[in-house]
Amino acid sequence: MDSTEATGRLLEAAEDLFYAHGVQAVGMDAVRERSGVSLKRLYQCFPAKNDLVEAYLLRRDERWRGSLREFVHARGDDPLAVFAWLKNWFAEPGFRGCAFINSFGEFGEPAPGIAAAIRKHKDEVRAYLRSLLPGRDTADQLFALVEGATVLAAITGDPGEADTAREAAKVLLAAQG
Amino acid sequence: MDSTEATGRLLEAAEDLFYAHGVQAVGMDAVRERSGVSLKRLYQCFPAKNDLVEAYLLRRDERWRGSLREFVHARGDDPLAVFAWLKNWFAEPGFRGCAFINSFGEFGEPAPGIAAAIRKHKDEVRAYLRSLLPGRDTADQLFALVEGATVLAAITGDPGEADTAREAAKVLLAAQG
DNA sequence: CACGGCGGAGAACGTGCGTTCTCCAAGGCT
DNA sequence: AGCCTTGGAGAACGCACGTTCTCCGCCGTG
Repeated sequence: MDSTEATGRLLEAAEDLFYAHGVQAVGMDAVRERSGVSLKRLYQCFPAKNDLVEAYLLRRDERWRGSLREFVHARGDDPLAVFAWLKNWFAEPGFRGCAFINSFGEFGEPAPGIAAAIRKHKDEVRAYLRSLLPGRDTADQLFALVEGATVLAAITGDPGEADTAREAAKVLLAAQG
Repeated sequence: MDSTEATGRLLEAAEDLFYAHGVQAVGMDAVRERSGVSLKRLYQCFPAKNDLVEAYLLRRDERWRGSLREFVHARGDDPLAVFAWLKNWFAEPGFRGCAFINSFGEFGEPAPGIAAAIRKHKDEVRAYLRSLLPGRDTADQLFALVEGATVLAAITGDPGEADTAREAAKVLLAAQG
């Protein structure tokens, strides 16, 4: 197993474990066990846990936004499709809310790289929503709905929060034109 | 110092520290130091850290909702006043987002009491918003906006997220009547 | 075959922290 | 005064975990 494959397996394991149980609750040994990569190589690829966490967040950002973009694009870039995607996500087994919001809660004073990854994700999502809509204000309003629905679905466990947000988005879009 | 005063001082210290730095980042020794209560009595009042965390959340829920209710009531129970209150909150020094959302992120699989306290808070806030509005659906939509604005203000540090949510709320209220 | 290094497995180390224990001073009661 | 209880200060314990170290088998090369 070469170093790039090890990195891939580590990121895979890290994403599964960190998202499911939280970053702090998962030890490096659990990542090693799940990935099948030795501890020595783990620390060659990621000199410290913070580096692994940062890479996990960056990778999850890419995949998460890629999945959303693809789904919405297949529906003619209809902004309302965002909420259909959300509902699917909320209903997935193992859904535990937004990894970035959760990480923000975990790290009171996060390492700079982690804080930057969290902000980057939210900035990119906001920019994506703006790209879907003519009006910047409406996009930002939908963004707040997306975040709110995600948080509430995570806490209550009810995927229906996506529908509530979708109805609100429909009204906002109609009002804006 | 009797036991009830000790409990009060402990809760005060716990709220300051837990909210500012996160629960996991604050040791029981820090709570002891800040409260001026001995470790022995601390463990008499709260047999384990989880009990203190749970009490902290329950107390914060009461105070937070009390502050919001009072502010909004003084403005004729206008639902839009909720967003004015939010903006003040976001602009407070030391604002770090919603304590309950942060705690949800910190505890992957929270102790039952902590999970219950988090859900209770969100349920109570939702019920409060419903009490302000004739339409249950509109109230739930505003709730999503409130949560989204809070999360985004915490991550970006921009209190202006409250204004974005307020504009959306205005549209939703006008559409509903 | 001897040898040198690469990599894996897992022990070991240091630290932080939740929780408990030890010791001692102060104060009320007889 | 003598004694017993209460409570405080802080040491001590146990454990978890991030990180590093040790040992050893495996491989290619002379």
